[in-house]
Amino acid sequence: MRADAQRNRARVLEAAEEVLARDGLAASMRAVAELAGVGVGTIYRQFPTKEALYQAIVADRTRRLAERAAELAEGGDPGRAFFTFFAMIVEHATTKKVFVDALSAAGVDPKAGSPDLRGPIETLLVRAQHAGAVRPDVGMPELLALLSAACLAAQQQGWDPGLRDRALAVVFDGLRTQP
Amino acid sequence: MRADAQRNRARVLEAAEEVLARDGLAASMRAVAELAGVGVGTIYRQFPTKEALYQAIVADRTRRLAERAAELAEGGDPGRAFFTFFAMIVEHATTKKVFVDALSAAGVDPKAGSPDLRGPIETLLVRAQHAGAVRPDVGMPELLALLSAACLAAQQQGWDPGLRDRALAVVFDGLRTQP
DNA sequence: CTAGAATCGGAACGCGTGTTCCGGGTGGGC
DNA sequence: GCCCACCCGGAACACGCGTTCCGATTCTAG
Repeated sequence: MRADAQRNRARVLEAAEEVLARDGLAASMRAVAELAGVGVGTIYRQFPTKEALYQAIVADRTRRLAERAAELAEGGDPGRAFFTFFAMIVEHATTKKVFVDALSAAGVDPKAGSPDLRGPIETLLVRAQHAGAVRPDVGMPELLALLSAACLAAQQQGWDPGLRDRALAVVFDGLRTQP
Repeated sequence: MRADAQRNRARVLEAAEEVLARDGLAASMRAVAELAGVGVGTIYRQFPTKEALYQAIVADRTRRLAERAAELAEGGDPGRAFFTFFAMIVEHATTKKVFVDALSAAGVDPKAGSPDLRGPIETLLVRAQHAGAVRPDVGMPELLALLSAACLAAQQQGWDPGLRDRALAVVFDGLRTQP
């Protein structure tokens, strides 16, 4: 691979990360190209389609989040780990618009989407339930529904940190084991 | 106003209601015109812009929901009324895509949007809190955030009724007065 | 240094959108 | 029944999108 091609690939990925975080899936290829200081043709040399570029970025973010989840799953308090990761994903959603778009698109088809994230989340959930920190009658469908809801709203409405914490506090209380 | 114009106005509103419920704000004027059996020019004779057509429909739905809220606010159990209305709005969101789009757009600017709905909701909230059915430390911002979140997710991910009930059950438990 | 191939930039294409415009029809007061 | 003001339909326009294409440019092997 030629040196300039490699450099441009990096520039495109960096620019796409920024533009997609701001505008989500609606971001245009021209915007990415302009920010990267590159022609649109250069992008298409590296990524066959707009979708491919987006998936490359989403996959990378997903992988990093999954790693973080795995770390938390090994740590001490299962309940704390579960709620921490929930809040972490919602916080990501506030600034990374693509991530939410991809997540909501993935919700429609459970088979596609982010199986890399589904696994770690399920681990955190069952651990927290065994520890008695989360009520046992919620399953993955309900959890993913609540998680997606929080992410969608946090992103589309621009929840400020204070509001986010107060809203999540209510959901978390609902998720805890009821007396 | 001529008779045919009046008839066409009704057709356009009916068609727009259906198309907007299905496709949300992304619905095209051509789709509305085709379903109404009308030319696009006919729509623009009645509504100066796409936004105006949408707002006419959303305003109508909002008014009807506000009426329903007012009825509930006069009824018996304040807690039951509050949670019933919450669930009712989320159920509407599942089938009326425009409503969710408008709601999420309105959420950004609290002053604009649906003040007609804000009032009745606040009434239901404070009544339920005075009756001890809802914890006193949640205000309108948190409530609207949770409501929007549920509506967004229910619509974008097509929550089936069972999942909707189970997800809302968690949120409602979080909203109830904690022991 | 040079030749050849790989890459770049951005004009161009096809498509779908919201909106405008106007020639051809139609309703209803007289 | 007539006539004109009003209204209708849908072609046309401007724009932005994803994607393709090709002449100009730049890298690198020998």
